[in-house]
Amino acid sequence: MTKRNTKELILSTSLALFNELGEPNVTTNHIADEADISPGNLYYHFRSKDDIVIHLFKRFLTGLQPLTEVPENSALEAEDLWFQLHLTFEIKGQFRFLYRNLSDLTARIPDLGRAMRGLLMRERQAAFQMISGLQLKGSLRISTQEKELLVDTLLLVITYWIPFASMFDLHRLEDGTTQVKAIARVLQLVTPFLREPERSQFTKLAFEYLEQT
Amino acid sequence: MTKRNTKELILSTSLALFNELGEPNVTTNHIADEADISPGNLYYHFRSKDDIVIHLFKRFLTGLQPLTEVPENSALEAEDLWFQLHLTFEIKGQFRFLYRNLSDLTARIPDLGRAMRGLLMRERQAAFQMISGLQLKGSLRISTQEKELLVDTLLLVITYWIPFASMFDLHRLEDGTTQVKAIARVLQLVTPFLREPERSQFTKLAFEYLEQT
DNA sequence: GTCTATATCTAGATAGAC
DNA sequence: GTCTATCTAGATATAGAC
Repeated sequence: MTKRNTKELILSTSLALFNELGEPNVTTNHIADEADISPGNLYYHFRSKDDIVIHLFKRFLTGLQPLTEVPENSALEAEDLWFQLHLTFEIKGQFRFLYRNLSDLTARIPDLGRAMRGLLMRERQAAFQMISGLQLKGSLRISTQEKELLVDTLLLVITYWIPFASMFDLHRLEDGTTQVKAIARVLQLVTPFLREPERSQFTKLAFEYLEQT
Repeated sequence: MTKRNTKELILSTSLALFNELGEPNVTTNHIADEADISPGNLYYHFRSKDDIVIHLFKRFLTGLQPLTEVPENSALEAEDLWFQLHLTFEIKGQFRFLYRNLSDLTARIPDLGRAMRGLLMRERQAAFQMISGLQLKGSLRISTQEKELLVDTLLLVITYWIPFASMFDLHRLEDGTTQVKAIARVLQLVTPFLREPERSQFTKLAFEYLEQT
């Protein structure tokens, strides 16, 4: 087995186990065992367990990158927004262990904490710009105070829909049901502030996809 | 030191440390050290670390109990609702370590998982009844579909406002700022579906308290 | 009830042969 | 690059004296 492949194998095995059992409940021996390699070999490729987590996190960020680099002031259409959310939620689902232990991971691994907080701030800004875009276009009416609160609520939902869902149905995260519900939730948060015809558009969109599941 | 007092001391010391550092990062030796007792003594009073967590959780439930036993079909006034939220959020803040490691704790300690899921279901039902009450009174208009989604969003927010807040300002949880923000957030979720005059009432209430901070 | 001392166990990590 | 064998540290938990 070449170096690249083993490293890859360790990462994918770790990701699967972390997602399934939760990162704190997966040992390096467990990973090695599942990947059919020796513990020593694992430590040849990674300096520590945290090192594996960090590599996975970087991969997560990379997967997210093309999505966070959205044209700044473009007022997104409802469909675009839905699609955007769908893509990011998909990736978050793939790396869901990060969100299930957010507090601990960010506290234990300072680099990860900084990076994650950075991501959250970028997401917050993206949400803010989306609202502002709709506002500028005249499709949305909201006070400054309400806007601040709404943006944070959006951030809360797009960050914690994973652990929330996993409290009830751990297995649904693999099919798309949970994602779609979370997306509908996000749209519903914005909808009430919209004017027609956007309001009906958003509402229709949210429940259209919800009903497919 | 009498038995009762030491047990109490262990519990309060554990709670403080868990809240501050996160439950997984606090060892039994650490607790004993902080409480100025020996590790052996700690294990005289509690069979395991999980046992301490369970005791604290029971205490949490007990503190919450008078609040979850709300008269069933009474349509709450805005002020009542605010007060109700304030009391429960206060207690959740006091036991915030439970919410910061929800996924892990519920997975590691099955009893706690069951009990926590039970609490969530009761809270969900309370939210549902609150919405239904307002609906029946004619103050609120919402479709069945939207109602389901809204109730789950409410549940998400009242469950994850603590870890969300602690991602940014770990220290604010001790003063009331974070709670008030979370309450305003909850009110804002319901507001858009309300008719006048309740709508203005709710909005005013949310921002009145928000501005005090 | 409380202490000191210690047992046990396990996870993370390393050494050195191949 | 990979293995086997092993070390180390630290956490939970117990034994037995006081």
